[in-house]
Amino acid sequence: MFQKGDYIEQVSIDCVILGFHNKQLKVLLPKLKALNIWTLPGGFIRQTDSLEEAALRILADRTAIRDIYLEQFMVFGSLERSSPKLMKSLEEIHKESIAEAGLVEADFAWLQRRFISIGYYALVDIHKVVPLCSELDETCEWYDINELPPLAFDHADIVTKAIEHIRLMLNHKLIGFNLLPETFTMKEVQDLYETILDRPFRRNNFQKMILDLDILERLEKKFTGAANKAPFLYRFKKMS
Amino acid sequence: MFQKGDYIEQVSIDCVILGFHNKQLKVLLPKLKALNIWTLPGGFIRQTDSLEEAALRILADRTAIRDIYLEQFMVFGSLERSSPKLMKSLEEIHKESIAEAGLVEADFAWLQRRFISIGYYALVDIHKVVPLCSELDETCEWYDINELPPLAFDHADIVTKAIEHIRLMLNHKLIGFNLLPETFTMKEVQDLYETILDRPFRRNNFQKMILDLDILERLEKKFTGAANKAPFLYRFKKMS
DNA sequence: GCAAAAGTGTTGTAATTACACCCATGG
DNA sequence: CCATGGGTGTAATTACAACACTTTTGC
Repeated sequence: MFQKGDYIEQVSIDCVILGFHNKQLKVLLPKLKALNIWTLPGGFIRQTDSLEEAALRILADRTAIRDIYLEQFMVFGSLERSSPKLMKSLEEIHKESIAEAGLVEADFAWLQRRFISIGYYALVDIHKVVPLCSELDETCEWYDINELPPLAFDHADIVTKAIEHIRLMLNHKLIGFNLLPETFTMKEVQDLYETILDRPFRRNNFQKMILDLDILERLEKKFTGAANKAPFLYRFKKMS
Repeated sequence: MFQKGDYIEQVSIDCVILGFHNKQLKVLLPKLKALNIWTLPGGFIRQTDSLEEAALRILADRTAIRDIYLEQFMVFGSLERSSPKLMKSLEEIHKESIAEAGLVEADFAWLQRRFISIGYYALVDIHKVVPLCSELDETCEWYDINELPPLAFDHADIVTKAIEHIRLMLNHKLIGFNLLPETFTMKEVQDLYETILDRPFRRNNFQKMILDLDILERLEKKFTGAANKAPFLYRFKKMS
């Protein structure tokens, strides 16, 4: 449990963990126990952790993978964003485990104060992730970006801002490939780009555009068993 | 003076205030009294202020202008960025005014802890700004981006990141015009773009590019007294 | 052989870059 | 009338979008 003093007060980190499957962007969202509310996976910053380390710890707790592509994108700090009411409910629900740990209400007063939240997004290969529940979670699952369940605080805004940021950066930093598996077909890349940018591309022009970037290497063909020509597989070039 | 409790602890805001003059980007930097060190204008976040409000307050204190273009660009939170040593020196230098205010050392212990800093940049018309000193400052002046004096903490990094961010956003959001006066010539715009992007443009092509954006209105000519054709003045279009 | 999906080449158009010329101004 | 800097038009180049055709695969 969180103990005052070990952490920086009134500051949290919220992570928008994104994956890609079935032509759709998915976000990993834990559902709070005994409440019909979902949150972004979040946490606090230890006095001994840098921001990056804190964010990676939060991610490792929920996805059990390392080498995650992670980027800070915005700080959220309006006065209205906090919700002491929800925090109170949470405390109520978990009062047993709180008592077991020998803690009293005063130890949690700080959780009801205003919080500033640093937004990070993580781009992961959805097939590599095994979602993990924390003590506070009832479930932890992937949700389609366009069909989000009810989110606590301003977390829906945070998701929106994360996606806007990614959309803006997509052509600039080649971050998209973090959402794909180790090897992939050109169609998968195209589907990804079409989903994120929300517009169609022509197959041949898209292929030219991507290959001209000179960042992919072509591997053997992939036989899917479908009644059509087998597409090539590609892999991100190792930089030497 | 800063009193514990009124502010969010261990979080600060640092502002990179940028102006443009003489084909060069300038940053407004206060010099600390009795030390050969400069800092970014910074401050803390009141419990009753949103981040934006806090940043605007900090800016108003140094520039005495309102309607400032302001943008959050990054959070700095490594463990090494703080410097209790410098904070200690500062306290030493100002012990008289601290005593006058009836405060004791314990009131300032929190300033020596680790700090996370939220970076904002402000783009201003350098001619409208009258730099103001705070109690802690000896001077507060504009410095060329390429000739920065010694900066405290990681403030030199913060300046670098701010400029990288602006360079990236320049074509995307038309933020550049915030650095120019109310009315300006096309050459001034070109100088600005060339300085920020660090590359030359052809005069006529640049003019076409900018005018095609359909954001400027042409005013009367500007007679400078120079031995050449008088250039047109332009103004940012009022959006209706 | 056919449908489906992938690979590749070729054309046309739009955007960008480069070059050229003319005009106003003060000394 | 000349040097300087500003305005504008047009040609050349390049990048991008659109179209067409060929190949591979399983049934």
